[in-house]
Amino acid sequence: MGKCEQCIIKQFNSMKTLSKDELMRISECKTSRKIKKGEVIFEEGEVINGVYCIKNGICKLSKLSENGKDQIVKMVVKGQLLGQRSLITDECSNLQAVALCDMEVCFIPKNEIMADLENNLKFSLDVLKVMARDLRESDNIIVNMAQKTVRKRLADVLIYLQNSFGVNADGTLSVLLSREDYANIVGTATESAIRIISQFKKENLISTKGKYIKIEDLAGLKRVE
Amino acid sequence: MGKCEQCIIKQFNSMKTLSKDELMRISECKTSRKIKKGEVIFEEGEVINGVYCIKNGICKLSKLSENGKDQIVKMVVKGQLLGQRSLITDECSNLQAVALCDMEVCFIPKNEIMADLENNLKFSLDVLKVMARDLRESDNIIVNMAQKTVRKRLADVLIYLQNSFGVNADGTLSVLLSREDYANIVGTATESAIRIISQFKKENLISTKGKYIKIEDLAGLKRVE
DNA sequence: AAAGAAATATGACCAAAATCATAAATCTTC
DNA sequence: GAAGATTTATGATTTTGGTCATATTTCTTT
Repeated sequence: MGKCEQCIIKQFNSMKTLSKDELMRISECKTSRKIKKGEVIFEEGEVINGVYCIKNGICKLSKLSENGKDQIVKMVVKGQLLGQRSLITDECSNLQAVALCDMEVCFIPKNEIMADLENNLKFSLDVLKVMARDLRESDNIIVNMAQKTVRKRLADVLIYLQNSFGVNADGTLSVLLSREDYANIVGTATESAIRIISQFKKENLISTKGKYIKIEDLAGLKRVE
Repeated sequence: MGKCEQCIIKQFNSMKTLSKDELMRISECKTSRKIKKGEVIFEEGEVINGVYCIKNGICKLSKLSENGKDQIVKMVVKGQLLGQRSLITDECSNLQAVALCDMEVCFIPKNEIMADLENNLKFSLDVLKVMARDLRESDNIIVNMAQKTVRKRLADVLIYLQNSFGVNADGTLSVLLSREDYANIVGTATESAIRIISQFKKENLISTKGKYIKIEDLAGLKRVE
């Protein structure tokens, strides 16, 4: 099992602010875990006794609504931490986390990470910064949900996925989502998401190979109202 | 002008974790300000060089959407701090703040509050906790926006206002909002908000006296789908 | 108190999106 | 590789909510 103090992943999250000693201590008690695509990392309402540091892969965070639909609130990717929010407020998880592809994560027990939070000011300030940025992002999503059409939101999601998570060798989006996932990000019925994706295809804004989607006309997608 | 170290308001926000010395230092450089109902406290995109501590009153935080509508994202009330998020990420404000009634606020310059954040671990941890709770709340709003009908969201808002901000002597909601404000919280057209409020009245779920709204049948409002 | 402005209310109509139904394609599993 | 399950696709219909138009009421200002 790798050592935290030598792990490059920490560069991408708040753990970069920890000292070598702190990292060595964490390294001693962390556990590595492989997660298969589709596997639940934690459930909504579950007590998460620590945080996950994502070494590889990507997962979705979602919440079940009263109408039985799962709303995807955020995607968390390689390099980021998962579960800090619940840790900080000392509550059970508000969201469910599901792997969107095979993943490798390290689990750091609550006590260890809390010790650093409560002793290392640099660390807690960095976590605070990440959380403040997440909050701005969430506020922006609220505005989009409330004020934009489904068509516009779906166009935005495609652009976001390309910008944030990149493309494969053939230009298709590297994050592979089902049509239902798209619907659950945008907050619409699966049929509506499928329909709009079909429209985008007819308008030559995108092309599809099975589940894979490739943006063909980024400027055009941006122009969608 | 009052002294921070003697001010009772600090009990309700992260400033309760500051020492007497820290409070005295802040007290020296803070400025008090009265704000009239409807007045803009800060604009979206404005550089806010500090935080506001709300001594009295309530304000709305909103963001202008591309379609020209203002989406209300959050209400901030007496006892809470305003503007920490932008301070922490060192960005201009993402939201506009407008007073919903006459207010009294204290403005604490950025340098002062940052000094405490960077020196007092208790303080930064408390700010972190507040931010984590705000983030959970924002995630929940996203789910509601995406999955619930306008009617249901409006019912929820009325219940939320009663629970969070209380009622006047006659039982009307103490926060006085225009129909447009209701529309901008729920994310709908003003006419739609007015229409649904009229329906609620016909169904005896609420009663109105001019702008004032009184919940008559809380259980019934909760049952709205 | 009257005039004008702004907010609230309501009707008519239209557009967006949900639901229901069914077909076609793709993926699993034996 | 066939059978069944799941996912994607598309049509028909209904519902929700937005837009435009126009009263009516309430609030300001003189």
